[in-house]
Amino acid sequence: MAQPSITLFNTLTMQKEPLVPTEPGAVRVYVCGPTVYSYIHVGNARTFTSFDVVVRYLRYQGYRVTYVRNYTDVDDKIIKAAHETGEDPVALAARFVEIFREDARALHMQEPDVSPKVSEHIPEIIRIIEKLVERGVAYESQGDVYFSVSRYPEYAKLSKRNLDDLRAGERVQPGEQKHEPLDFALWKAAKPGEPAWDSPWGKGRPGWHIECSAMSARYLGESFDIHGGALDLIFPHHENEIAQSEAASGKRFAKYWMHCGFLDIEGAKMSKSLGNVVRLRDALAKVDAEALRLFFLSTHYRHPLDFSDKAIADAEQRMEYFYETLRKVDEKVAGKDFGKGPLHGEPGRFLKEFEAAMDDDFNCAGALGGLSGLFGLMNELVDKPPVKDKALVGRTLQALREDVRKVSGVLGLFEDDPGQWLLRRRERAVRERGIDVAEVERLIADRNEARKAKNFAEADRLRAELKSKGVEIMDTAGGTTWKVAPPAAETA
RNA sequence: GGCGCCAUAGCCAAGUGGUAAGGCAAGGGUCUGCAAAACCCUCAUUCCCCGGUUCGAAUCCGGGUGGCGCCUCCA
Repeated sequence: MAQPSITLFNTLTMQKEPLVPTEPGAVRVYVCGPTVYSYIHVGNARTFTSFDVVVRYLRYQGYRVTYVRNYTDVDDKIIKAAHETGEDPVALAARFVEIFREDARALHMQEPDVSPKVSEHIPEIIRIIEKLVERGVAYESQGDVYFSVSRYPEYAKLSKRNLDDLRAGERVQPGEQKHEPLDFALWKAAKPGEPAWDSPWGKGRPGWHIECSAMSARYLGESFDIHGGALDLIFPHHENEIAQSEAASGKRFAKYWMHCGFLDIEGAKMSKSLGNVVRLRDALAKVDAEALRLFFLSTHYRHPLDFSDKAIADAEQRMEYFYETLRKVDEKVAGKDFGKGPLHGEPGRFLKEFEAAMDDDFNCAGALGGLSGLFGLMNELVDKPPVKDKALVGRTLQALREDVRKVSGVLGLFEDDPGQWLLRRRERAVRERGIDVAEVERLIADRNEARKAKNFAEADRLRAELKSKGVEIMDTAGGTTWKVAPPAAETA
């Protein structure tokens, strides 16, 4: 197999590098999953969608991928949330794991190969902490165990921080027994009412970062290929993972570090204090899942992205164009046999362009740009073929449609049946706008009567009446169809 | 203060040394009884500003200006 030439930007080196997996033909990927204390928001969704596509593309290029994305189900935030609701922390976490699964499925994300939970890997975590203590890079202090940053000379190589500066800004939390302010907890002594496990240091629970070191080692080995997360995890989370893992194993931890940019909301940083956090489920109640994916993928994954009503509406409109095109293509060529023979033009070039863009640090935005040509050609071949040979046109459309399916499998777009998608979208719009379908159909029937009688004044009046209700009608060869006009078309 | 990112048309956005993808919006056209959809055409001599390197820079270097992120939990 010719090895594909994927390059990716590595946060560790701050450069694009060719992907050279440790084991030829196989890529091992670890992505920091959600801390399950609440519903995920659209920012989380963007990150996970980005890596969903990374993994899909690696597989598309023939790599055997092992994709691990954890659930952090033991954590301060969970304990706090459980305290507020009076729920048991373990039960609350389990509940949000299920909610996350539903959300991920709703956004058409593929399941990782392994989705380990912290609570089920305490022995592995204890073992790695023991190893760090044995090696003298971690120490116990009144039931807590801390990692000694000064014992790991390469600390801060990922975030490129200066240790003295970090020390200047660091504060020891009350109750912590660190030797040095930068040291961080591997194990926390149990406090009353917290989930706790037995350990060589007494009852307690893991610190925040160690779970990723333990679980990635368990499922991917001590050295693996790609480790991902959002930008804010670079420091301290990923930095600490590197320190723990490399100090414990003596081997290089992850080879490539990929970090996803932030999602803003209407130009502002999403934050609880601003009160502008948008839950994924709330977004999905308003916008089609694939339209949301399209929106995420239309900007490079490392760049900031602004979530806004306009951007979402644009994405949804674009999805409608894509699906409308696919519907027409399927109507014309699905399941038909046009025999063997040449194709019109050079249809294969679109897939090549797509791959070239994706090879370049998973440039989905660039890849999407190339799709315009593909869809434009399909529309042209359906509506006004430049050549008379129907078999030639049919074959070409089928080839193009096949390429769309390939792209589909990578981006997680156009996975629905076009007719179904369009119908669902219309039904949602009908609900949102309170449109009376029976009345719409009656008016259309009346209009067609008028048209048959050549009473075009009346026909136009009925068209205008429908339009005023937010309904646009289309006279096609197969009869009159209708759709709900986008809200933007109305005068506000 | 430290580390880092970004700045491309009215808007969104790709492009990181070879002479500006794509989308939306806008204008014109084909089609249509009229429309819608679709397709075609037009729409940045120019990529925040000033220097420099180069035969050649939106792309590299230096200096500005303006946004933003991380440095505490954060996807």
